[in-house]
Amino acid sequence: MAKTDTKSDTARGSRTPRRTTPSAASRGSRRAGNAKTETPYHHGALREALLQAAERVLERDGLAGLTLRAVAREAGVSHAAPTHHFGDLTGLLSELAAVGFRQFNAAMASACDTATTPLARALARPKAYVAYAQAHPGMYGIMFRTERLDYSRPSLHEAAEASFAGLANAVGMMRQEQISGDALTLNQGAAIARAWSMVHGFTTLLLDGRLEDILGRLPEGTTAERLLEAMLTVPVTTKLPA
Amino acid sequence: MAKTDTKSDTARGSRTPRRTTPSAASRGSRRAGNAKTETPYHHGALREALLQAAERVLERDGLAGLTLRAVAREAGVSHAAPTHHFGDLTGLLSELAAVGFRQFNAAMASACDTATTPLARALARPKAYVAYAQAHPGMYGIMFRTERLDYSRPSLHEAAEASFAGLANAVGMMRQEQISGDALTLNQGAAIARAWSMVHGFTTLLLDGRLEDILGRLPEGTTAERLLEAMLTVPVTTKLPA
DNA sequence: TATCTGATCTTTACGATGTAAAGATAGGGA
DNA sequence: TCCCTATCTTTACATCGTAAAGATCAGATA
Repeated sequence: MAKTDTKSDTARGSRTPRRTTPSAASRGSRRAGNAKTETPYHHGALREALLQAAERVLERDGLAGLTLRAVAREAGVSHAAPTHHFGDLTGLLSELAAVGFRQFNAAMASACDTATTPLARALARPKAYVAYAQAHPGMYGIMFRTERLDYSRPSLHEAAEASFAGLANAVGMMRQEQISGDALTLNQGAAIARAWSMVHGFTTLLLDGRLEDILGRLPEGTTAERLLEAMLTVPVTTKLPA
Repeated sequence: MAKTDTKSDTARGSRTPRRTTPSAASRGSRRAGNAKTETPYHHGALREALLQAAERVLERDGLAGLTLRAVAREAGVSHAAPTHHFGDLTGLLSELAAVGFRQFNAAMASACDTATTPLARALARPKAYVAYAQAHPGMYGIMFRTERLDYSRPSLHEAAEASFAGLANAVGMMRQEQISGDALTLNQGAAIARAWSMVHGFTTLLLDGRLEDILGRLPEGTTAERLLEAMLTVPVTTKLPA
């Protein structure tokens, strides 16, 4: 009696094979020679396995399904195992967001490299930004859903900082100025804030489905990417009325 | 024994007076003449009371503290009472978001009215937008945290739609065009998307503390409002490099 | 006027979640 | 060989959302 947890959290030996990456291999233990990989007590690389499991859960069940216990289930360990590696839910989400930022930065960097013409180079970054968010909406959601993130964690702080630096740098190149690290003029700050706000705002609204209304009223078959392009290239016409 | 809920949810008669708005007054019931307002079984205007309680909880404890049970506690009713009026948590959040959108729309409308010069009129709306979000970060968070909202609810759909219409209209006036309801050119769509993305993105980044970095590097004492203004007025200088 | 009905609110119950604390299990140095 | 410590599991508890059944009351009906 007194079974508090009804749903089998651990599922020891009843689920997916677990330990998809034995990797390190230095762990045959005394049970070497035993063909049935019987889920050893010590995982060996649980931390990474949990992060990968978390990413899988996020893509499969969305943000709402991303719980500590769900991740533990997906990795095939007990529900309290993640706590030891990440402290709490905030810890896990923060580390996962760091992973996301690194993927994100890599995607933008590679997009910039493949661009040839100046115009393409200017548009490559924003397009890659939105493309990443569309391809990984869950990840993007975590990265910019600050309320449950701990930016004092070095890995997250660092990865997010790199993302910002890349953006500021790109804006600087666009203006053919050197952006000095520590001081900004109002115009420089405004340019950076504009670029970031525009792309981030567009992405957020797009993922939240708030642009459907606009997209539906545009000429037949206009994609979000096309709208973004127009938004960034078409000159602003502000004839202030008398 | 078998007390599942330990924390006193109801707190009948041990908490704040409850029924801060007897309003309707047509409810003395047979117990009329009883001086001690002993929390009648039927509240009379629970729905509105719950929404106000929710707003209070949101401002006091933030988004994380806004739970069905917390709202019920704040209103001094049983934890299951809100369900009857809103169905589930999504229902309550959606109705609360609708309240927020109405406040939001009213704030923007009044800001536009008080502006005199054309430039001021052009900036009034974005400024009011950001100002509302800064004054009511919790509300803004709910309004644009789509994952837990049900836009099929008429009140929410309507209030949010009005917000969008106001924006589109403002952009149209800026371009001295009539925005026809059902069709948009690419340039018109781009202009609307740009305005909305810029203001929404700026607000989101500001509330998430992601602009602190920029603001700290700007000339001493530059406020977020000033940065917004610069972002919206300073011409875009994009000298594409060869 | 007495009764009935439906809306409103409370009680009780259940599964799920985050988190803390204590126990089990090895890997690696003494 | 033995023990220490990091790693993982068990157990426990408070809280949350939600469903279902019971209590209460206002107003319609007879």
